[in-house]
Amino acid sequence: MKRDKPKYKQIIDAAVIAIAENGYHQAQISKIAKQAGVADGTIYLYFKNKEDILISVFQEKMGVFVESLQEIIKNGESSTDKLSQMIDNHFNVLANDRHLATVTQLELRQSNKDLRLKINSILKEYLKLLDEILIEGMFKGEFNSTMDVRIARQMVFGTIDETITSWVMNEFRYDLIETAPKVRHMLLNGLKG
Amino acid sequence: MKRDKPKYKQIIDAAVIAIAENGYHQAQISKIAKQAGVADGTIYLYFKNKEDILISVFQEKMGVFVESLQEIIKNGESSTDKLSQMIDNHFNVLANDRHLATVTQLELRQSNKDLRLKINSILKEYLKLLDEILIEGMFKGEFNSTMDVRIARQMVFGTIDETITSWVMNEFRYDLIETAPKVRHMLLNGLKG
Amino acid sequence: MKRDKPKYKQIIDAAVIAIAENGYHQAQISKIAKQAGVADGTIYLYFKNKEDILISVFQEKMGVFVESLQEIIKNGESSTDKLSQMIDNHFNVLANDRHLATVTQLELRQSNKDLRLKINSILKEYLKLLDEILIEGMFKGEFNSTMDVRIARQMVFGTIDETITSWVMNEFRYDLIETAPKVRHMLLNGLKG
Amino acid sequence: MKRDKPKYKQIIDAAVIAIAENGYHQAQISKIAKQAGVADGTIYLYFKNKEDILISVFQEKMGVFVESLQEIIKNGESSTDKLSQMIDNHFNVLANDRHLATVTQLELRQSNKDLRLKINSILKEYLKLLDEILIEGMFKGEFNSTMDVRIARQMVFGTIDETITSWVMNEFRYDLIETAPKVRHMLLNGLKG
DNA sequence: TATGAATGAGTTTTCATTCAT
DNA sequence: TATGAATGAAAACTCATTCAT
Repeated sequence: MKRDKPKYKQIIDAAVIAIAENGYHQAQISKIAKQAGVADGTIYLYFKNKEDILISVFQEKMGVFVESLQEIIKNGESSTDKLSQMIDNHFNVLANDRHLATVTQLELRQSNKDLRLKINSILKEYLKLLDEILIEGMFKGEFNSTMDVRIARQMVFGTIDETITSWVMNEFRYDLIETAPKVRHMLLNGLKG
Repeated sequence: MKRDKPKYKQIIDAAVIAIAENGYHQAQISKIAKQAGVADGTIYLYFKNKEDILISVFQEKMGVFVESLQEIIKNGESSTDKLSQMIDNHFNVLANDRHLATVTQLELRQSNKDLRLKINSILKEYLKLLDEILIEGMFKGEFNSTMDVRIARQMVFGTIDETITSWVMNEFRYDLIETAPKVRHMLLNGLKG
Repeated sequence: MKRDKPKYKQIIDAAVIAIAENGYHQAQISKIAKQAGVADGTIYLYFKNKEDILISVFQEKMGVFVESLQEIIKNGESSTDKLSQMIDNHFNVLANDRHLATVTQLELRQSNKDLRLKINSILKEYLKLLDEILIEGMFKGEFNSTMDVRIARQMVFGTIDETITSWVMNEFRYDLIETAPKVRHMLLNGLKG
Repeated sequence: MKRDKPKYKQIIDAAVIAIAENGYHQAQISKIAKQAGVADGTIYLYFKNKEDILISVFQEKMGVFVESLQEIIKNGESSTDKLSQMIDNHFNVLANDRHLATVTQLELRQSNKDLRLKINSILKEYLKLLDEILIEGMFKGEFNSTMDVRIARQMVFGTIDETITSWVMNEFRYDLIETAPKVRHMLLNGLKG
């Protein structure tokens, strides 16, 4: 399996750095290869084309979020607790990897519609887990049982996304982690009403 | 003033259509010129370069939102009412112009970081008005007076943005306007808590 | 019409020279453009892509053969006379343009199967005229009236083609024109038998 | 001697199949190696480079023609008989190996001028035997004793070559063997005149 | 002998912008 | 003002060949 070989991850990580430092359109294959310490052609032994690298970046990194969230769902106490943990986790991961935050919040969005649709379908898995939490909470009476789940999900994800994007656009000038409890508090109010 | 001449608006509108129909990267100057019914070179009598067109598109169209919002602030009764009207207005305008919705929610985000930063600074005016409503509401006791305004703003804007983007990505398959009251309800709960 | 503009023919002629002097695979667009005295991009205002240039080269140049042959058919006396003139004309044109001879006999045959099929369909027009002469001659009793036209055509064309290709491969070391009467004589014998 | 080892012929045969099935430019070393059941690197233990494989393909396969022709010359009765047998043999071999026919008549001609010159020098041995037959025939009075041998040879070979190439280009749609007697008849007429 | 992972040179095409008319 | 022909820079990808094992 290609994705188990060391060079696979090596190239993925190089891509994140190259994109974060040079911008999406300036992250040429040659720059990614140089950053990874391999020849240009080597990239194509592990990835079909440039788009394949970008999708894989998203897939690999998103995988971390999905796995954490599955863990949280398994071990969390109440729905409220699970949602809180999810928010905290999302903030924590990106607060601790600014390269990755730049890539997911800013750079990867410059990709064309086609690539963005693929990225979105990867995102869906994460959002489905979020839906699970919301539905469970409605059922248990922790959240407003009459709310529209899709809109609730869009509020939760939209708020998290906008918060983090602003932080990146403001060049990490403030402490992202500190804002997490406030975001959590506000969202939970929205869901409970 | 260039922007009062008929061809200025003509080119702006042509750009929105060209981008919506062809996608950001396939909306070449020649296509915009053709759509506008002018020669390629003529574009450069009204705009410095391609980026200038895109910024102007955003500026002109955003202007409509800002003006409506100023009107709403002037005439709205309570802060709650103003916020509700703002949300409804935002949804209404884009629900009624799918070309514009496609361009602002999907296509223009493919622009490079530089352009997106400029677009963001245009957006600031709109967000400042939103902040006004929020602060007034906190002061009047309609919203939670201890909340962090920045985060509140990010929740309101992030939720609206995510909601509309999803609608565009789902190819307008459902009625956007119908979701407005639910979004409004949920956000107000978040702000009141 | 693009092919009436001076630059169209200018580029075609530049392509013949560039290919003859550098070889098919070494005749890059940049070399053709330089030879034509235009910018690389200008090529694409007149031709869809590189293959389009090569097809057009063949089409334009083959056109000369077809026109001459039509003239010969119109004015020639007997079928024997027409065939003789056709052979002489074919030899004369290429003997007087060694660049062209190199391109048609050697270089253009390096093109891929796809391009060669297109070239062949252009050639068909010429071969159809040759068939006309042969059929007329069979009818009039000048040629063997029981022969297989396809094979007769293949003999005539195959012999001419092989003769000229050998001359090119031998780097024009002997006088091609001098061989024409001998070729003519031998072919007519074959057809008469 | 390398060419006596089993893998040598194995690779040659694999090359013919790979080229016939994929086309000249799509027959990469890796495909030939795969077809031969060896690793890419192994190819280079038997051949200097890719060109060397192609030359060897032609050499080995042409060898069959040369040997048959030598046999024919040794055992044939008259010159006319020898020439007839040569034509029949040439048609028979290729009619019975369509892969080989595709490779020699179409694909190998896409090679660059350099390689084609080398291929031509291999062909010379075959053409020299053909010359022998022609000269003997002229001497014996079976063929026109005043004809130019080079042109006669070019007629014979050009006709055969064109006939077979057309058959391949027409995707083997008709029976090649059936045309042999007609070709033979027509050529002999040409030579006798 | 045999392997196959790694290398890196090389070219077509697009399109924003200019400028002579 | 308006035109549109001409410009030329810039980047992804392929594949023959090598060499450590």
